[in-house]
Order: sequence, then C-alpha cells, then structure tokens
Amino acid sequence: MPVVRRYSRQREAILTHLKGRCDHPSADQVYADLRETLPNLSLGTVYRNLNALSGSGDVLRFTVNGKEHFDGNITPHSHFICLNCGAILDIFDATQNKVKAQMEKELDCFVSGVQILVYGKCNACSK
Amino acid sequence: MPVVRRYSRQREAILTHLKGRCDHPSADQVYADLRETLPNLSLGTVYRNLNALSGSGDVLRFTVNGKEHFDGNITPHSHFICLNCGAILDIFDATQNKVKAQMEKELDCFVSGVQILVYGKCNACSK
DNA sequence: ACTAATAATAGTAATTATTACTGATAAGGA
DNA sequence: TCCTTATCAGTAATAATTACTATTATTAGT
Repeated sequence: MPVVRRYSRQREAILTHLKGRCDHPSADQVYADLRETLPNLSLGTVYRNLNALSGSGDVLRFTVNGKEHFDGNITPHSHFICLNCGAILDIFDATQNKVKAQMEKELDCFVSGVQILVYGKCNACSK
Repeated sequence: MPVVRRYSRQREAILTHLKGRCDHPSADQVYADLRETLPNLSLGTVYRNLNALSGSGDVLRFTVNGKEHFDGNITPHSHFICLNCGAILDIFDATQNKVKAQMEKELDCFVSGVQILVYGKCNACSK
C-alpha cells in the first residue's frame, strides 16, 4: 500500500535471520527466535514483513499441511516433504528451471516462478 | 484413527461432487454447494472427509495464498495460478510424471507424488 | 432379520493462523 | 531541524480448521 518502502531494523533483522538459517521456519518460529535479540518485536511485524519480503522476491514461501513456511534461500530449488516425519528438505537441481522454461514455452504467457513440492519418505525414515 | 473405514453417504456425496466439477474449490465452497442437496451436512464432516479422501489419494489438495483447494481430478497434472486475477488453471502435460521419475532417480527414496504450482499472468490478464 | 460394536455425523465450542486497527515511533527528504 | 508518513508494538478481530459430545448409521456376526 505505501508508495515508498522505508528501511526498518525489524525487516532487516528478519531477512538476515532467514538468510542465516538453512531450514524453513514458519512465521511464529521466526518470531520466537528473533525475540531473543529483539525482545519487543511484534508478531504482526513479522507477518507484515514476511509478506513484503516474499512479495518482493527476497524470500520464498510455500505451504505444507496448511502451514506457511519461509525460505531465505532464493536460488531456484524444490522441496521434499517426508510424509512420515514431516521433514522439509531442499532439492538443489535443475528441475525448477527446466519446468519453468517448459511452462513458458507451453503456455505462452508470463511465468514468474514455479513451486515444486515432492512428497515421499525420506532416507532416514526408510530404514 | 478408526481401524476400518465405513461407507457414508456424506463422503460419497463429497467425492462425487468433487469429481463432477472441473474447478478447485475450498472446503467451505464444497460445503455451501452440497448443502443444497444435503441440507444438514456439517462443515466439520466436509473437512473430515476431505482430509480422509486426500489421505487415501482419492482427491488432490494444494494451497494457494494460504487457502486450501481440492481437486477431484487425480490424473497427474500441474496448476497455474494467475497472480493478477487469482484464477487456478489445470495444466495437463507430462511434467508431473517426468519430475516424479527424475526425483525418484535422484533422491533414491519412495516418492508418493509431486505437486507443481506455476505462478504467472494468465492469457486473459495479459491483454 | 436382529443385535452389538463402533465409525461417522450434526452441531457447537475451541483452537490456530493470520490480518486489521490504533496511537506511538522513527526514517529520511526538504 | 522539521514534516510527512511508513513502520512499529500491542492488542483486538477475523478466518480457517480442528476438537468435542451426544446421536445416528453402517456392518459384521448371530
């Protein structure tokens, strides 16, 4: 809604925090973790900024089991979700880019991005 | 939780209804539509059965903008989401199967399914 | 067909996740 | 430094989903 985006310590902290971890936290996890260094950070602020950051493409978001997860790593990659333990693992390969290119050709319209969730049983749970 | 699954008119109606439409309704849409023929159907029943049906693979589910959508068409396909008008369109092509096969080879573990969401601007909105 | 066991339901209450609101704070251009 | 207003903290409100409970319905066994 605002015409200009101003800097804020809170948004900076949220982005830095997300980029500094390798998992896929939900909004309340980000909130809980950041409260340790920013004791009066507000949950609404976390939501507002995660929305803003994903809107501008600075973080990724996706939903697993009805719960939103955020990812500070924006290099194209897919996610594996273990149906047994619930783990969310990164899959860094060319699939993302391949599918995007294929879809652009096939659909002949603007494609901003592709989200791929792979469901299965992780190696740890397969033993 | 139950050890055996019993037949129920409600679950049958929900499944039949979903298979009879080509869009991707949310739980409350299914509820609203089915209430016309089953006036005392409960919303909780819709949720419980949609969970059961997606769990057994009889319907697909995916989340767009934090809202869950269900799909009675379980032939492998992807979904296109228009960032402008919010439309959800089916993409029937080989991508789904290709990606699944690729992931199985790459990850060397059981892959039950793949969910692909393509974000962009639909043809109608591109004019 | 009758009966017993229990899965499933309707209706409602409770929970969870997310957004909206409000007065105070602070970024940043003039 | 001053002014405009984006952003904030704190809290209230909303939306989506699940949990609970007494009742109903399915189904296996007689």
